[in-house]
Amino acid sequence: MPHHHNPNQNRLLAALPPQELESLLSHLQVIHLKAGEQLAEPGECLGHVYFPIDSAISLLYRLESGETAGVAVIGNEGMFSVAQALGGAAMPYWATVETSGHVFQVAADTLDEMSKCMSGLQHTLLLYAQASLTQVAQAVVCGKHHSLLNQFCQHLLLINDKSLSNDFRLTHEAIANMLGVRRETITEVAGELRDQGLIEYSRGHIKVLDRPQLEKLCCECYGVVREEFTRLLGVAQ
Amino acid sequence: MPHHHNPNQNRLLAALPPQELESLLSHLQVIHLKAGEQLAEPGECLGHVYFPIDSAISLLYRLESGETAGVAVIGNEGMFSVAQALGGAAMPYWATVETSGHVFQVAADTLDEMSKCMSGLQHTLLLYAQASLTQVAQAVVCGKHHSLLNQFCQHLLLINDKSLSNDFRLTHEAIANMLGVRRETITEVAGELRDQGLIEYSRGHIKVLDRPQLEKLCCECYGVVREEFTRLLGVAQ
DNA sequence: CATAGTCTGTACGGTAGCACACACAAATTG
DNA sequence: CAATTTGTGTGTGCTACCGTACAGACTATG
Repeated sequence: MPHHHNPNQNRLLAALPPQELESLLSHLQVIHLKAGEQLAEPGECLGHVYFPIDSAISLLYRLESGETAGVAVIGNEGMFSVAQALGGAAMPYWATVETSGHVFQVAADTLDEMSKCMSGLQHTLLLYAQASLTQVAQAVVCGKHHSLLNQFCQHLLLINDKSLSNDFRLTHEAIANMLGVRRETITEVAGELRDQGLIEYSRGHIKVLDRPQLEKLCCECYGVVREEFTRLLGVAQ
Repeated sequence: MPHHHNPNQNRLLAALPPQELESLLSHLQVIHLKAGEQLAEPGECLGHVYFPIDSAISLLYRLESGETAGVAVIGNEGMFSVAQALGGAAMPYWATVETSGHVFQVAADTLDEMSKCMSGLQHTLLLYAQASLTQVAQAVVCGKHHSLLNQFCQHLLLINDKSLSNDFRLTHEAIANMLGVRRETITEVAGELRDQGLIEYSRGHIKVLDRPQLEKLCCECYGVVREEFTRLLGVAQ
């Protein structure tokens, strides 16, 4: 593992008791994920588990009609897939790499075995599962009641957080899929933010210019989920 | 425990290995919950855990603005609260009794201790957590894309299932809160179904007349969630 | 350098659910 | 049995987002 990638860069790994992290270390491997890469499809059982460092993994539900909606975006605060910690293996949605970056990879079997004998690891993963549940529940209300502008800002903040950069590759189309709306509708709200000088973008590339203002335009949901992660998993570094 | 309430009436309890269920038995108590009763508010740590028999418990998220949306309806296929199995105790939403009925009650501490030494119990509860995650994720897409008529039918089916009756007490208002829409909008779709002879209702009382037809008008979500419960927890009795 | 593919901009009618307003009837309460 | 509360019915204009259609601009590829 290259020295410039410290396990503490992932919040779940950072939350582990020192000796448990130590034993896990030799099984971790840093790999790079490319944007657009598909990590899992519905019902697929995965051989590996990923702990993101500076990449964002998005979970996307696709209806029979083809309509979609994002379930969650996972970054360095979490892992994929949480199903591994719950015993059910597969999950019924698509997982794709939203913005490229690095992750710690570990074999699913290894994690399973280790969490059987490491109470700290198991406890942490379950707390993460609960945080995920809150995250998804919040997505229900948010998608139902908050304006697209609110949701768009929130999504930008999320990607901003997880990519560890103000400047990321992301198309209107990809955002539209996650927010469950048409691409054109995204173009519209994105234009608003650009006119106000909060972001700039072109052809699959977005740059955050005024994050504080984005936070003001964002709904409560961003903060609520963040707080719940803090409550359950402690403060981020 | 009255003899007419068998633990097998709750699907999670029924899934336990015989000897584990046996040890749990003496700690179970059957109680009756009245519709409208509040079981938990956001952030509250509960002293008890409930395994419904013929009651429906609804989880409701309330935004700062007062708008609401249902996160899940829990019946004899599940438990409340799943947070107890994940270690984080509190959850950020309201839990109320949607339709009255019975539940098996057990002290939270007792369940915690027992699940530490009973692998079957713990495994079952975690699989239920995963199923819940799917349930909530489905609610995201469903609320986003499916017509209110679809969602209304689904809700009726769910309550129908969990109350073990075709004839339950439920107001338009309560349904509106769960589906995150106005009461008037519910009145409208309910009227449609009544005109078609699928249901009848008056003043907080709904009767399902033609369930097969309701299933046709319902979206795929009902079946998807049901299948996932079956995959993870086996077939229902 | 030409061509095809990707990404964004714009426009227009359509509609589901909204906010607000109010009428009415059944059930509960004093 | 009067009075209040609770639950349902109905209407009117409004708005955010949809479906569809198409045009222009940048970029990758042969």
